[in-house]
Amino acid sequence: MPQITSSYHHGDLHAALVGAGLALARKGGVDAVGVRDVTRQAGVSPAAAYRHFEDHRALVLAVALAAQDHLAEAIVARIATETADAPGDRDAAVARLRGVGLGYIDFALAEPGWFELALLTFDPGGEAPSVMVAEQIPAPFLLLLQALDACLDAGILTAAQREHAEWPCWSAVHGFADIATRGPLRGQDPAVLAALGADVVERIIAGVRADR
Amino acid sequence: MPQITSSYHHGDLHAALVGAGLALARKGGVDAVGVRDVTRQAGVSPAAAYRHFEDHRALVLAVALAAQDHLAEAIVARIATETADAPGDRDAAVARLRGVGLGYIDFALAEPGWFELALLTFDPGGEAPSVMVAEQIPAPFLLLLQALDACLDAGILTAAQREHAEWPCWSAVHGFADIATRGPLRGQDPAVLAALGADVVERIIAGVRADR
DNA sequence: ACGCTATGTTCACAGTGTTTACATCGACAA
DNA sequence: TTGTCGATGTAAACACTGTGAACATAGCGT
Repeated sequence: MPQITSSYHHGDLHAALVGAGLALARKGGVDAVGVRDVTRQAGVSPAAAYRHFEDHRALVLAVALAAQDHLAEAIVARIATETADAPGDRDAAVARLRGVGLGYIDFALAEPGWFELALLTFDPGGEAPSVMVAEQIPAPFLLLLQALDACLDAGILTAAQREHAEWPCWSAVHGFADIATRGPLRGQDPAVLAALGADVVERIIAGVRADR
Repeated sequence: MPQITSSYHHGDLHAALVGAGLALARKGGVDAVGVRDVTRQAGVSPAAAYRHFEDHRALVLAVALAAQDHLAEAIVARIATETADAPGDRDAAVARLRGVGLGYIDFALAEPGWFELALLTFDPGGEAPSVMVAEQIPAPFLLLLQALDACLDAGILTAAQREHAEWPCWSAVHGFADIATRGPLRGQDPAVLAALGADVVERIIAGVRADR
């Protein structure tokens, strides 16, 4: 177990910096996580960050990955409550799909700062995104894919309906989260936002289930 | 007509700065429009910008408004082509709605830099968004509202379906544009993106028209 | 012709990300 | 135990940014 040296050498600065970034991002969003602020919060000199991160971008991205984990947790939590009382396979499948969307929106409304960070995860920033390797598919997106596959298995969706269904689903839910977080709906009554979000989720599910 | 003085006093620096910002934002997005870059491009000293804009934010917002105009133009253009060969009132109404969505996506894919700017328009940045005054409803959003109302009038949508329908529609289209622009779909083949975008539009329209 | 005001310039300041040279700790080997 | 060395943190500097204050110029109205 790493002793707390309390002088010069930090126990695990990498983790400490990510933690500080997470705390700063919670209020203030992505702009609040700067090299100087993070290192200041960790009680360390600015240049120390460069021993653990290539870049400012790299630091932000590490924090973003942590935020993404929290997003995934929020989604699985909401899936659990939605599928709690869903009797049949068919009901459970759509409840699960609904849970993904509502969990995503939940998180965006509850933690807008972290949500903003989590979005950076989907943008490698590099040159060629090309093909997404299975290993690096973001957990939240994976949960959506699995929920849609479950709908296919349960007979909720036909094969034709399942095809590419992840994009309309993700688009609607992510779009609403963005609108409610940074867009014209920002600052509105949380209850109203939750109701509108639920409406969006229901309607996109209906759209995906519609005849083709 | 303002003579080109070519020394010290610029003809219309306000417009020139917005133009320069537009040019810079086209490649480079919102980050490229900084006070120093814009003034440099306009051939003027950095502090000159502060005679015409309160703030860096204010400058960016002015450029964003210009970008938003271009977005609105792209939408009306696409509406025109979609409704060109739509015989009945009912077909014309859904064609118009489809045109709004496709135009939005068109613009995002064709001019990602400007699109990023245009989004800032919907975010006043100030404290209380509260109620949107009719006068300051962004033109693109207004086009959506009008298209939905036309669907109501044409009997495509019931009153219950029309209610709050702007949010699922905007969420889906905006969400897809964001995903295709900054998200995991960025850099993908334009033809594929256009097809996926069209699919998203069709499915959200189906979702809005579904039984309630 | 004389100001007056609008507009643009210069200089300075605080803050940022980042690099370079130096200091210190912890561990491993003779 | 002692010496050395790599890993880790510090200090100082650089280039850059947005922004404000003091100054300069141009053109308009009296």
